[in-house]
Amino acid sequence: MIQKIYEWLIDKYGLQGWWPLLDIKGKNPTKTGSIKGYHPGDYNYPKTRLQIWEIIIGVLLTQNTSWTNVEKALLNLKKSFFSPEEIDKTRHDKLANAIKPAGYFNQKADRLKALAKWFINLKKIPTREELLMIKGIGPESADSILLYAYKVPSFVVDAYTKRVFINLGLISKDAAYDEIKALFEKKLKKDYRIYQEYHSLIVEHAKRYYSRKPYEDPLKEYLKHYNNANRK
DNA sequence: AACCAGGACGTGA
DNA sequence: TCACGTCATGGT
Repeated sequence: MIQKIYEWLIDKYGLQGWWPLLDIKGKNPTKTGSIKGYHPGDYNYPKTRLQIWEIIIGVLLTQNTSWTNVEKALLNLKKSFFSPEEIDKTRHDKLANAIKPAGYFNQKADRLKALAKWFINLKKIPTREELLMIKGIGPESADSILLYAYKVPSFVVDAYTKRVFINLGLISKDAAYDEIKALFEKKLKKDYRIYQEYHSLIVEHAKRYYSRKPYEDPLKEYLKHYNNANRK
């Protein structure tokens, strides 16, 4: 079922090319109505240490925040101070001011500076446990960093994932983060490209059908047919 | 004009 | 453990 839904989403929306980056050469033909920076079909990103860093701070900034607001913050940072070394040296109030559009700017400024120090001293690919020890990095952020910054196949569960799959009747309302994550990882081939696409496809789908109640999801109809066809 | 956005943390029960 | 308040801007 999880696999069938993935195929349905790919058919409907195509490759998503996450994580978006500020400077991507070339165009993005399939992505609709959004900023540049997606790279559908190209799984070689991030290519530099600075792009890895960009994904990590994007993950932090996008917590409970729309991506368009995050992009404004990222562009502000790009203009003044961006690298971990620069952010480490920047005063709290200047940093907070730059990321203001992304909301929670005082909290996020503190956490950004902590992240910068951590990243500067980082010698290897971090483990999930190491990421979770950082203040401001919870389960979803840790998984996003692993999956998109380091290509580690760690499935990302966000609020949309939960909302969609509860609505489809595939998980219970009180399912915990790690349960849901385990379900997807059990059903899917352990491939970071599939995990990347699936998570971003869920976001794309949920933005269309789950931003306002009642949730009227075309996938429900698809699943109904699918179940009927496979009943004995 | 509420409500939500690609969450996480601290608190109290 | 777990529900609840807090953090904050910007779009619908």
